[in-house]
Amino acid sequence: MQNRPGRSPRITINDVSTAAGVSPATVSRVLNGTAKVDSSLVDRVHDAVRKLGYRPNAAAQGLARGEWGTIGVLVPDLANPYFPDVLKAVSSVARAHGRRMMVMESDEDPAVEHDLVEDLMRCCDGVLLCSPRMPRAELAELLSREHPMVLFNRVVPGLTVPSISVDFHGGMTQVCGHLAQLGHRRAAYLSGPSASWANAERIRAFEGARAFGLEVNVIECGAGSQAGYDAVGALLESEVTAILTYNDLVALGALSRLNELGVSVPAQYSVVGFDDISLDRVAHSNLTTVSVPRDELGRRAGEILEQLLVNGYDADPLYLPMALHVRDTSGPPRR
Amino acid sequence: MQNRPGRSPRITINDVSTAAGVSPATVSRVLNGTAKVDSSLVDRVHDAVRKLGYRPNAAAQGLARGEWGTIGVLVPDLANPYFPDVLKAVSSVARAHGRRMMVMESDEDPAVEHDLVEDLMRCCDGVLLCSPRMPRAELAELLSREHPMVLFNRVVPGLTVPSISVDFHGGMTQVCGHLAQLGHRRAAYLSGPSASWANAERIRAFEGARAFGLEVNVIECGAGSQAGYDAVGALLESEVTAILTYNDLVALGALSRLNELGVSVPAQYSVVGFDDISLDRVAHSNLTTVSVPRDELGRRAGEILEQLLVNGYDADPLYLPMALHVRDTSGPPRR
DNA sequence: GGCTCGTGTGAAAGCGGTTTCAGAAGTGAT
DNA sequence: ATCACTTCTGAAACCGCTTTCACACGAGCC
Repeated sequence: MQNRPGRSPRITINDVSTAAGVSPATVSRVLNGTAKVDSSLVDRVHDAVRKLGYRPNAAAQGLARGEWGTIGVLVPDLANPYFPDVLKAVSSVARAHGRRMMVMESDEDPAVEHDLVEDLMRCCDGVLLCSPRMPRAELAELLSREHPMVLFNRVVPGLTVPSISVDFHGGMTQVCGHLAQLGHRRAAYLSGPSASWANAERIRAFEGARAFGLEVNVIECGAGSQAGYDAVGALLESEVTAILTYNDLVALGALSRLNELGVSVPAQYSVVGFDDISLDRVAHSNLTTVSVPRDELGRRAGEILEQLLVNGYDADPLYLPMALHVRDTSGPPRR
Repeated sequence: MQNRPGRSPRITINDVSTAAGVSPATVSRVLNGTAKVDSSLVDRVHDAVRKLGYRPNAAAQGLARGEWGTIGVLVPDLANPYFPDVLKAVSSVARAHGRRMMVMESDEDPAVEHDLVEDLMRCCDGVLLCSPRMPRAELAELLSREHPMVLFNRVVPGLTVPSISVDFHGGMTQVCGHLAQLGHRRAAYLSGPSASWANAERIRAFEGARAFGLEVNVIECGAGSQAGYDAVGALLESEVTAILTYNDLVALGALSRLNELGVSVPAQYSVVGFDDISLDRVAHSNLTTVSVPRDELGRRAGEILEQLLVNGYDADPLYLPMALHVRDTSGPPRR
């Protein structure tokens, strides 16, 4: 942008204004349509703009307008198949409102998360914080900055902040209901990251499941297919008849291991995924699972943020429902 | 950022300077370490910064420095599993050099692509253009803007622009060699989008494959697993013994259909993927395929862009090699 | 024909930083 | 004690755009 050596000098609004024989103010008015301008001048400005190939400098605009025209999104892991769909929707909403999308990734590290958010606040009108890992106190501190911010997949009791989440609790409740109805009485849950709110929400559903007559014991596992693969062996000595999982990846890993061990599904064990990461369209695994409306989630999140920027937004945390998909990996318990 | 109603006023460098009893210039010097400042002043500045919670305004810095501290990435489709890994690597490199990453998505639409690039050029130091779909002339026009830009997965003969791609031609050549060596003589290729450079590169390999004694006929198909599923039926009447694909998704779709039809793989047909979208870790499909080094690709792309921004970069298009992974879906041809 | 009023335009003051430039101290040599 | 030279600091210009404010001009009215 600066006249770096060998680079053509930037064309500014002043170049345009002299070329068109008008003041910079008029150029600005024409380009932004903020005031009526004589049509002959309008033409001259447009001609000059075209001839010079002028593009307004976004930083200068941001500075003068007090708005960046940008929203920031922080995700824990870009490579997590969960987020692209969300980002896609958020980006699309943002663009519909004339804003760009800045993306940062914390690499699941709560420590860097804080810095990244601060950085985003320096260059974005609003921030969408996806599944933040940081401790509640830090989060509260960031929220106190009065910078527009929306929380995604984390609800912090006591903090009033716009937030949108998936009703993981409801989703897991559906899973439990489905299994209970099939006749299962004892199940195991291959648990995800223990610090995670999303995991806690799933586990919370098991209390209610007792009412269905289903007892679920929680087993430390992890979030990837390898974790599922590794965890499943230990279960086979127990008397559980169904395996619940933190997400589809874990379930696929578990299925793969069961398959290797010659254990048939769902005859001997039912396996149910949790659709953080829908892969059925490619994996053709026909996994029974519950699905997250990822695009709607992203869209709504984007809209809430936009509304927050324009009018202010003040509503209770929004929970989007999950949908149960019964396919081939769940069935009645073995005798 | 502006004093919007109900929002706390922004803290500027002037607030800090008065609080610390120094000039704004000194605050700037302390914060950027651009000049030596008396240590007592340094402390006072830091205290004031901390007490006030000051954060420099990125737009103002960008304007004054003539650099945004941001790179832009344009991808055709965020939800395409190809890109998250790339974005992840690019973002990581960018951050290592103190830059943020702005992401835009063209939704595979060449028309909007042009506008988005222009927008990116207005707010980013450099732009990484992933698999641009736009016609050559438009691309040339954008490149003539002398704005730092790197091309990803598209090589435009005659245009000198830093670019990095995957050696699709070499990858497909490996596939052909592998099949020829197994004894295959006739194969079909389920072709991807016909306008795509990446697809053309794959097809180009089939000429060389004749030298191995392998004849490949190209069949219009598409890029998704559904396309593969749909396309495979028509092949079974032909005398081909191997099915090559545009990508793994197509291959998985084809496998799924073959499985339904009771056709055994690789006994009756060999199926080979093309690893745009590695899913083996989750799908456990054991597909023979060639892999793209996505993270290295992203990393190198980021580094090239960075180098371009700092020193200028002038090198021939870089092609990263693919690697053949022989697994369970390829074998000798049926008799 | 003079006066008010409404309209379109330009000059200039920001927006919040960085950087140049010149001046004030402080240092060492003569 | 004076002078030349560094070093550090602050004032002010500047980055490129928006927006306020004041002014000039023409229309409409009495």
